Amino acid sequence: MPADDRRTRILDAAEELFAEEGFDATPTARIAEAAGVPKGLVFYYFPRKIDLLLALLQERLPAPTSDAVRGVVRPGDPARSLLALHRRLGLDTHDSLVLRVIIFRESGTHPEVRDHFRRLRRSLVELTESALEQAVDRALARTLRRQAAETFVSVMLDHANARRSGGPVPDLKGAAAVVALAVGAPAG
Amino acid sequence: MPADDRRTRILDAAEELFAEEGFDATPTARIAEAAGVPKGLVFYYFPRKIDLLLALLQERLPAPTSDAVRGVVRPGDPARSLLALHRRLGLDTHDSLVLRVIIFRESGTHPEVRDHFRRLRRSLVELTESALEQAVDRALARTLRRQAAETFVSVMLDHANARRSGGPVPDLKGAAAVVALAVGAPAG
Amino acid sequence: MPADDRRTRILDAAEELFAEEGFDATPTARIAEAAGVPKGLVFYYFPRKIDLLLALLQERLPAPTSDAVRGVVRPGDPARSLLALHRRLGLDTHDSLVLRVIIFRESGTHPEVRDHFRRLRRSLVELTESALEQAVDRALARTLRRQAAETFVSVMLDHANARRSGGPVPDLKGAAAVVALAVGAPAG
Amino acid sequence: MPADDRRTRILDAAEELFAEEGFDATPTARIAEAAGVPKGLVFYYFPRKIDLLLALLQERLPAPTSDAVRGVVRPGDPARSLLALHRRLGLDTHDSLVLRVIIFRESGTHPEVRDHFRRLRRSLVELTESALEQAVDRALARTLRRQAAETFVSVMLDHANARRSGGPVPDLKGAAAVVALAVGAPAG
DNA sequence: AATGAATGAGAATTCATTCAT
DNA sequence: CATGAATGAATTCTCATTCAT
Repeated sequence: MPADDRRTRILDAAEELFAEEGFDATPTARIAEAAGVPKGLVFYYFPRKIDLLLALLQERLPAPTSDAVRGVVRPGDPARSLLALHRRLGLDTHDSLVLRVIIFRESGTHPEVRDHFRRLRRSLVELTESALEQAVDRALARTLRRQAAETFVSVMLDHANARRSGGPVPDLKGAAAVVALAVGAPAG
Repeated sequence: MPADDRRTRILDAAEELFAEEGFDATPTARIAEAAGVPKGLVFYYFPRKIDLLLALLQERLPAPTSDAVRGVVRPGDPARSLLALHRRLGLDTHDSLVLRVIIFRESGTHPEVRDHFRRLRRSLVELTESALEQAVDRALARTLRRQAAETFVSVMLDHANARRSGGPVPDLKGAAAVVALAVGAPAG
Repeated sequence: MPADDRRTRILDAAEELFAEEGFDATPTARIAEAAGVPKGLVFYYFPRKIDLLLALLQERLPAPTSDAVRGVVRPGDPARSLLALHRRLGLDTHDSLVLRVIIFRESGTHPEVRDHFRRLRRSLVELTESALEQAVDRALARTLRRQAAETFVSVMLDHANARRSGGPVPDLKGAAAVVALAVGAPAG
Repeated sequence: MPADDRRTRILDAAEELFAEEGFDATPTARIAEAAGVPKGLVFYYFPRKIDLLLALLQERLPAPTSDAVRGVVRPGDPARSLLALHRRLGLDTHDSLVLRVIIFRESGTHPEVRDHFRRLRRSLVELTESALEQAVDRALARTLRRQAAETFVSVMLDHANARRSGGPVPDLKGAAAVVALAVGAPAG
């Protein structure tokens, strides 16, 4: 097995388990077991446990770029545009989801993670603002745009967090409709 | 020192530390230390560590009742009404805040906590719906009302979570304005 | 409730639990609970845990006296006589059984108990010898008498121990028959 | 030091201490100390304390096979045959002794141990029956054979238990003589 | 005389991390 | 490079025993 493969599988396992059980509650031994690699290898690649989490954030949580907005916006239909953005951001695909959940949960306890989380939130807001800007035909007050974007970002994060816990997830579509109405468009 | 006092102080310390560090990352020994009681006393009152968390939820997280809506609604001003509701719910006071944060974060890993969290979310949505209903003059479509309420609840929870981590908190006022606009009222 | 009654109930509970779970594995708190008395009362009557065991031995394990032989011997029928002695000794009634089991098991670890156990064994052998003496018509060699008695005592103790563990118990009747044959009588 | 050695030494220490003090009364820390290994190593090899006991039973308490009878029987001399069987079974050597004592004592509280104990008793009875069969010249009634065997097994177990406690041990020779007489042979 | 709250000395067990090979 | 045996600090939890009231 190529060395790179094994490193990847360790990260895969860590991502899964951290999202499932939490960082603190996941022993490195279980990560090795789930990855099918010897226990020593985990510490060979990631000398400290926290390095696993940091590697996940650095390698798998690229700050979304403005590219993300391109092609998702439907002028005149902010609701659909927001939902398309959400899809494009990968916030609803599994891989990305768990990562977001991780930083959502661990951001309170691990400083490095908190910084990542802040960066993520900020860029999410910017992207959402940008999407709204392009989707709404008429002029949109800067303040309202920001408020609408922040509102939708809160819902997206809440949505990501709720999904994993198995409970009922917030109605993302509904939130998109609400935000669309607020910025003066029909709910879609 | 009265016995009741010491039990209370243990719960106080647990609440603080769980919110600060997380449930798993908080040793019972530190709780005892923070409460100024011997280690054994923690287990005298709470035989298992999880019982501390459960006691916090049961004794300090009363499901908000419909009373909470009374007196906070300003007819014709849903934005202010939502903010007033938020204040009334104590979601911005310290004590309540940390509790909500605890269950927010731990709800993924501990089943009993997850149930509490679901109940809390459900009743928050109901209260918010009720507040909106009363605050909006004209007829409000059932679906929109629900969507608007869910959106605001997501923001409230995200807000509570963000506050503790020390970072910038989502703009609650802005979200209230957005929701108000969506239900056809001026942003306030 | 009379004080004496409560002390008795503590001993009852201890006897039961020690036999069931073993001395070390029985917390004093469970004894109090089983006896329906406050935890403090156990230590009021029995300052140390070991005092419970000692009290049981001193008060409820009277060394069997030679009276025990009287009336149980059937001249010419040693097998029946041995079984009758066993019954008379109360080794097959519950109360006495558990006590014997306790000292059987704990005699290895607690010196005071070991002495009790030795005394018990010795007097059992003497009584059995005496019973054999009277039950066998013809002269019985001193050595054989002692050997036969010791053999039967081993079986009685093994029997008491096996009974509690729920498994198949040794055939006491069979052992009586064997011993009877050895001392020259028909098996009965 | 080879890894195997250290595992073995842990088991040695456990065997000794369990027999000496009892399972419950022996802290794993003392086992580690007696074995001269760090505390963590005990749990590396035996994740739970009970695994130590189980490993002892599985690895060091082989069910005696019918081979044990071969060569020990002296036709026409059941008494000597029984004593030879006892020696052959290793019931009088130290290593085996303590193991038997352990399961004798702990069989009441630990289900897995109880099963081992039952199996041991059963095979002991079978072997003893077999030895008697071959040692007695004339025909031996099936019932008497079983009774005689069970009687001797009770004595063997009682003997093993008594030896450790330091007190006077039952007279094994005498029991062999008694059993031999019962099956119609001279006492030897 | 009686009690239940209190305590602290361990107990088993976990686990990140090290390191010889 | 890779690994699995090894380690010990930390953690949860137990419980005999004390003692103020």
